[in-house]
Amino acid sequence: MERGRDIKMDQNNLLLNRGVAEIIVREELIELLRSGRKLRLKEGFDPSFPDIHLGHMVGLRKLRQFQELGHQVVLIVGDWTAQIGDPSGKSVTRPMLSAEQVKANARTYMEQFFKIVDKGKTEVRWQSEWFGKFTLADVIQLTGRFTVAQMLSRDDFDARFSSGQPIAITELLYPLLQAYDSVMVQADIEFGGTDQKFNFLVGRELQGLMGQRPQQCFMTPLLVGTDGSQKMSKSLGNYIGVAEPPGEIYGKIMSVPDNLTMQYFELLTNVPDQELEESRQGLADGKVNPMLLKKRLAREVIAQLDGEAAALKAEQHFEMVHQRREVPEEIPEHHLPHGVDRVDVVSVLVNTGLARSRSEAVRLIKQGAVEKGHEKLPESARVVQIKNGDVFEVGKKRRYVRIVIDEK
RNA sequence: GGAGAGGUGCCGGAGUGGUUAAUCGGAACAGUCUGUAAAACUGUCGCCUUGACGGGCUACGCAGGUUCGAAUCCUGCCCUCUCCA
Repeated sequence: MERGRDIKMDQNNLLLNRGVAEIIVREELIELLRSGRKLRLKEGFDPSFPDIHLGHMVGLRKLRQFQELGHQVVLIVGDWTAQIGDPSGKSVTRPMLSAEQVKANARTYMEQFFKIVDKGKTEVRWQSEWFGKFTLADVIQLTGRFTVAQMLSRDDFDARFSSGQPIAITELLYPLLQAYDSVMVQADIEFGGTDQKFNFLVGRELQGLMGQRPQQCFMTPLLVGTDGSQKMSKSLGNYIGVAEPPGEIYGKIMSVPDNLTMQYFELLTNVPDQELEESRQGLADGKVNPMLLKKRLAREVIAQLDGEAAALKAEQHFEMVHQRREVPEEIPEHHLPHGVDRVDVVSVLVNTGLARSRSEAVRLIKQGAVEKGHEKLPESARVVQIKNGDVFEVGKKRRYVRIVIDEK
């Protein structure tokens, strides 16, 4: 009995404290969880941007954790708003998409989404189900429930309003639409990043006005990107996508700045708090090699996305190529005609794609980045002796090509 | 309808007649170092060509023009943004 309670407390800590930025209203949420009812967890997504990266993973893992307690995810595809986009066409963040694009993007998104979230416990709803038959009267009725002052309570709007920056009327509408989604699916909890707070609160408000129990707002923190300073996002190019090949993810995690390691552990893995504390301590007094920690981090992340086997394979590849500097078995081959015994390195690099242009190839050689069989080529090297099976190696990222001289 | 600002290399952003392939920052790439593809430090960062020095070509929204010479001046066009009404 005692033991049972401990497990429960651990679970609650993982669920409600770790990887959580803010919960509104915390007490109500705990109450809901205690009720034993199967809760409806709303997560919306904009099919304009179908790619999921580790930053999104923080929130999706949270959904997964709730699912494991038996709750139901309701994924809302924002197909209707995506097809409207920003009618003025001025906002890059709201492009107007065709029905086909939306469908294709939604498919891509879900493929990635279900790498983390349990598909069996997810209900997918398309926004156009209800907005498709909305009339102007419906819109007016909906907007009639809110005031401009309410809208201006959002920091973003307020700042722009008081500094004279334009705010499109449509922008004021989006929170209302999102709130209406909550009503239509009878959400108990809505999940998202902290930037969604205002919209979530509007959802609460609207549900209350329409006779529903107001949803809880569950906000997850933003993950810092691979640059170590800004939030992870595709447009900043500092992201690691969940759909990338495991080997790629492994490498990218290894090259994340050391000081991000523990934060990633906390937000992207289930490694218990106590172990994390020990690792932190170890890092602080130099007893733990950060490289080893990152290797574990990479394994833990990939295991969630692609399974243990893929994680191990990625690790082996990394150890072989980067740590032991061995030539991997499967590398591209470059065929040369029979009888050739010398070759122009620049041409080889360009023809095999190891350099994008001749200038770049020359640069690489000058910088000492090109090796033939672990022997660095001198910077003036152009034409070199070659025999069947020789391997060229370029750069610290270790790209290879094997020369194969054809039989007669 | 009126007024103004601006469009530069992957991104941000200097540069207002020559010595500018274009300061600087970021990204990226490479080298050194290393316990990692971390950090730090150094370097490279349009294309082609030369053993090398160098040479050639293309480039600052688009099209013309002025000039020995233009990203920089003029004309027209396209586009973006802001303010006033």
